[in-house]
Amino acid sequence: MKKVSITIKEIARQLDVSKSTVSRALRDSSEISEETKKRVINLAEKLNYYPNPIAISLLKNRTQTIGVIVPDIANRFYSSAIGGVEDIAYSRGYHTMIYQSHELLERERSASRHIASRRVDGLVVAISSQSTNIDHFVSLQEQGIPVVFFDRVSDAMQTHKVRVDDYKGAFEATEHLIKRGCKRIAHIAGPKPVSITRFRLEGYKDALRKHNIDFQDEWVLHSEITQQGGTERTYQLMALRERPDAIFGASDRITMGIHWALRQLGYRMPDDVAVIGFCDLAMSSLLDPPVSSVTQPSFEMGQQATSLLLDLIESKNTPVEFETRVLQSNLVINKSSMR
Amino acid sequence: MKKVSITIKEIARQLDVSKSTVSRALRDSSEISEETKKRVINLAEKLNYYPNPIAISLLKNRTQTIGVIVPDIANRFYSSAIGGVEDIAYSRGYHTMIYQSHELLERERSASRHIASRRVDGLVVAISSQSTNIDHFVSLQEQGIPVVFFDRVSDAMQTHKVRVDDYKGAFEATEHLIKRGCKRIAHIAGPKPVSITRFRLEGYKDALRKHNIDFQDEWVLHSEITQQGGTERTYQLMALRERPDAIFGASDRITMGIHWALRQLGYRMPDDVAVIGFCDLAMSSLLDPPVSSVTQPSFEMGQQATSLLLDLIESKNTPVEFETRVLQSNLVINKSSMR
DNA sequence: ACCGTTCCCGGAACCGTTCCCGATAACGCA
DNA sequence: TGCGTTATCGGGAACGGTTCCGGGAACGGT
Repeated sequence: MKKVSITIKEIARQLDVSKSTVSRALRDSSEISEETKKRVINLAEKLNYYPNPIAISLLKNRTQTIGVIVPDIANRFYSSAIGGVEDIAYSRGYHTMIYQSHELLERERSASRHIASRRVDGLVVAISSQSTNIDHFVSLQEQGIPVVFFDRVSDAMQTHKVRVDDYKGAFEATEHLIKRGCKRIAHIAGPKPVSITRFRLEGYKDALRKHNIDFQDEWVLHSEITQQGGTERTYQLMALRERPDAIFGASDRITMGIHWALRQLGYRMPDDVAVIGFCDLAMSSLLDPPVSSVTQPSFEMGQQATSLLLDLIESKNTPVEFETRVLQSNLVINKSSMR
Repeated sequence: MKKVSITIKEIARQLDVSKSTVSRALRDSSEISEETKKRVINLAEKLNYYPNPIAISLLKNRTQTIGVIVPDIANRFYSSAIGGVEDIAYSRGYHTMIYQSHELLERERSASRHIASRRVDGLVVAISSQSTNIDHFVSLQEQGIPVVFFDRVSDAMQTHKVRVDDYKGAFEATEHLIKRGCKRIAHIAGPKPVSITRFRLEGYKDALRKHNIDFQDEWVLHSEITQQGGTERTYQLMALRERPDAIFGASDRITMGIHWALRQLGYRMPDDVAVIGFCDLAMSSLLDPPVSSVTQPSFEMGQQATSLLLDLIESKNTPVEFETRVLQSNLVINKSSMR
């Protein structure tokens, strides 16, 4: 039942003009008479003509499409950020192609190759935790495909970046715990190679230092960004001879794991252990007890990154210098840390 | 810094052969001598040549890409289903283009237009709750672009469908509540136009009927698929002169809203009100009390739908008849309904 | 020695669109 | 009348591949 899609040539044939004329008429060129224009446009409408974007892409080497690579779309933070990307892209006439890296370097490379060969116009990306090497992104940039980082950024590449002030968020969260009287504050951090892991760890350490609390090596554990990782590290922490009286989780998944493990082990929050995390708000308020958290403007991050990207795409020359936008996180106090 | 991408013509020039020869050599045609093949392939590798998929698309009218439309990727059920879609698509050499309808007919239409003009090879879709009219999908099918429904299906179109046995899931959930001694069982259903809403409602009604419990009109409320919707409907239910002693929620979002509202209002689960829902497992076990739920094989649904779609795409002739696969849901009992 | 095959390869058309370069006719002006 | 200008359009190349058609050379068989 394949209906042949109708082309500019078909319109030209029916109107007995050349295809150049049709093309020009449809693009409202000044060198076509009003009457011819009208005839062409009318017929095009009648035949339900749509230009073939593939042909245009072949000619112009542009696709009006941007790519997004995130580790995992099931993660609320990223799905919300994608919402922000789509919002801006859609309003500026671009479509969005979404890729998941599943935190794997190989999938990220595969997506990059696809982007390059498909002539996607630009890329917004949160780097996979496994990607210590980002040559594939550099290569895209060298091919004239702009890349903008968000959330997980890298110093190894010169481009626009949008991230949240992780240092400050972690600092405030830790300081909050200290002010509520916690003395032995543990931190379950994310994977080591990720930039935000370092920023958050620094914030945590500096808050301790400011309040003259000794930093203890065994109270900082690294974990995958999964609930299971958070759970296992919590077991590990609570098994210590000197137990922490507070745990600060570096991501929403990890914090869910902490919460689950503590309940499993029979600890009360916040009395036995105070908990705070980088967390998705909608979810954390449903837990019992509701979890205090550092919330991040994920939707806005997607918007800003996309806006920067589209500016890069649409300006012919590379900008004099690249910008790093740092958005503020928000400290939301709930019962889990209120003692 | 735009590096020109290297083409078949460039290879032909450097090797002083025609571009037909290069094309054939790269496709390992039998009518090219082994020696020439080797020369071409070596140079192609050295120059880092990749064929331009856009040119091939223009020629073949195929893109090796499938589209997915879901209401909302932030919804765990759909993001997990997309995982299943990607899994199959990736392994069979296709890429995935993800669209969100945001439950809006207009966005669904826009995505369909994009799919048609971009020559996407096929579509996997969960219909938006607003879409009573699905002509845009019929039109795609008529243009030779196969469409497969999953989760939200429609009788108005003849095609492959993959759904879960909503009737049975709802029946079992309701019967479970009855067996735990609940007498006044309310149901917060999804939007009326959606097919699964009807199936679940029927299952609920039939379970009541089987156990000779009167069906009460005011105990069935329709809601959007949002937490807020669930919350508001719960207020409404608990405000009734004759309060329900159990609530069955039709989706995960709604059930989260129920849970939140009951806690807010000071009711204990399951003692005052038993709760069960169609729910995401990872999340429901974290709530307090953990919520009993009917879980759905979302990943597998994505896989099966995609597998059916790719079969349609790759077989030239339309199949004699279309298939509707009904997957089984799973009843997971937790504390919220154990009384 | 002649003819039919087979092996390799080049030329050109084609996919749908844009755009450069001309070409024609009408028109204005000296 | 002649010439430059303008308005309007057509022809064809180009984008990067695939594929049909055909053609030359080598080769084998009679």
